Amino acid sequence: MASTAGRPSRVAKLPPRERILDAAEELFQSEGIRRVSVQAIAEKAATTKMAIYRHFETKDVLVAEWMRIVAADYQAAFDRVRMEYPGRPREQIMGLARFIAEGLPAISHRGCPFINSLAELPDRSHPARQVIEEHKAHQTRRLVGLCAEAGLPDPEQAAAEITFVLEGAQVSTQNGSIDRAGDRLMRIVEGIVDRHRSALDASRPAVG
Amino acid sequence: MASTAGRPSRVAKLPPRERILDAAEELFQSEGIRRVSVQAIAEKAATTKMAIYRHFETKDVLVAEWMRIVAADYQAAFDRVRMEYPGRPREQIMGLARFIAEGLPAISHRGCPFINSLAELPDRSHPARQVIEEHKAHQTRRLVGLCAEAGLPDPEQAAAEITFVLEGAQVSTQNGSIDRAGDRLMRIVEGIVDRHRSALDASRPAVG
DNA sequence: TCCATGCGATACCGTTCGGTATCGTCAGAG
DNA sequence: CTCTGACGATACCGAACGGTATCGCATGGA
Repeated sequence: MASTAGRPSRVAKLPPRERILDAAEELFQSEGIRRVSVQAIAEKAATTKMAIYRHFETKDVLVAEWMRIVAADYQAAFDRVRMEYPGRPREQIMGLARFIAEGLPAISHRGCPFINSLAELPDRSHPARQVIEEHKAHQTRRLVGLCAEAGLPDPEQAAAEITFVLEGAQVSTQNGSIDRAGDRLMRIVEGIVDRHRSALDASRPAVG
Repeated sequence: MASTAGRPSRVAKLPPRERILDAAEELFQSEGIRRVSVQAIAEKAATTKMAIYRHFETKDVLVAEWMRIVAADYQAAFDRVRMEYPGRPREQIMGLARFIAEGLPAISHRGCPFINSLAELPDRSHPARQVIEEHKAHQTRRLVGLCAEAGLPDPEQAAAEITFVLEGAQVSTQNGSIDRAGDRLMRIVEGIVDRHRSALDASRPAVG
C-alpha cells in the first residue's frame, strides 16, 4: 500500500494536522484511547509518528485536543437546536433530546466519548479530563438556563433529571440492556417537560 | 480466623485466590483495568505473579471473575432489598434507588465498575463483557418484573426510565456535573413511581 | 538558483507489560 | 518419615508502546 507515495496529485490532501486529528477521532471513538497507539494513528492518517509529534507534544495533548473538538461539535449542535426554535425553550429541550436519541444507534457499539474517556483516564490531572469536566459543567449550566427559560419551577432539578436520562440512555444503549432506547428517551423527556408545564406562564418573552 | 492458627505472626491470611481477588477488586476499581498490571495485583495481594497465573489462566479471566463477583454483590443487594419489603414492590423500587443513591459518594472519583469496564474493554469477545451484558440483561428483567408487580401500566417503559436515571446519576456523579445527585435521584425515582401509580389509580393526570 | 523548512521513512531507545520457566521450601497426607 | 503439591521468589522472553534521532526529499519563497 505504500507504493503510492510521492504522487503529489493524490486526493486533495488536508494538511497533516487535520488528517491526524481525523484519524485520531475515528480510532479513539471506535477502539478507545489507550488501545490506540500513536503508530496506528499515523498509519490511518497516512503519515508517520514523527509528524504527529511535530504537531502535538505528547499523545495526551492529542487526546485533549480531540476531546476539545468533540465538545465543540456538541456545543455546535446545541446552538443549532437553540436557533431552530427561537424563543421556544420547550422545543429546544425536545430538540436536544432528539439529537441524543438520533445519535444512539451510532454509538451502540462504543458509547459516549465523554463517558468512555472518563473511564479510560482515571488520572484527574490528565489534560483531557479538564476539558471533559469543563464541558459537562458548561452543558449543565446551559440546560439549567433552558429549564428556567421554560418556566419550570425547579430548573436545577429538571436539568438534573434530563441530564440523568440522557446519560443513562447512552450507557444503556451501549450495554444493550434497553431496547428501543431512542423512542423511550423521547417519551421520557416529553413526560418531564409536560409534567412541569402546568406551572408554565404562557406569557413569557424570550431571553435576549 | 482461628482455623489457620499456628503462625499468627502475620495477619490472618486468606487463601491466595481470595487475596488475589480482593487485591484485584480494589485496584481495578480505583485505577481501572488496563492501568493495573498483574505485578501490581500480586504485590497488593502479598504474593507473586506466578501464583496469580496458577489460579487464573490469563489476566482477562481474572477480570471476568472480578466482574462476576461485582455482579453477584449487586444481585445480593437487590435480593436484600426485595426481602426487606416483601410484597411491597413500590418500596422495593425505592429501596433499590436508595441503594444506588447511597453508593454514589463512594464512586464519586471513579465511576460504576460496569460502565467503566465497558469503556475499557471495547472488544465484545472479552469474557468480562459477556458477564456485564448478561448481568445488565438480568437486572433489567428483574426491574421490569418489579414494575409489573407494582401494577404499573407500562412496566417496560417504567423500567427503562428508572434504569436511565440510575445509570445517569452514576455518570453525572463521576463527571461532577450534578451536585446533590443522591437527593435528586431519590426525588426523581419517587416521582416516576408516583406518576405511574396515579396513572393507575385514576386515568386523569394527577400532578398539579 | 539556492536554501530553509516541513514532511515521510526508518531505525532506535528505554520502559512496561503479559506470560513462562525454574528452583527452593514448606505443609499436610499416606 | 517420605512423597506430593501448592506456594514464594526470581529471572527471563517477546511484544508493544511512547517518544527520539536522523536522513533524504520535495517545495516554495527570496
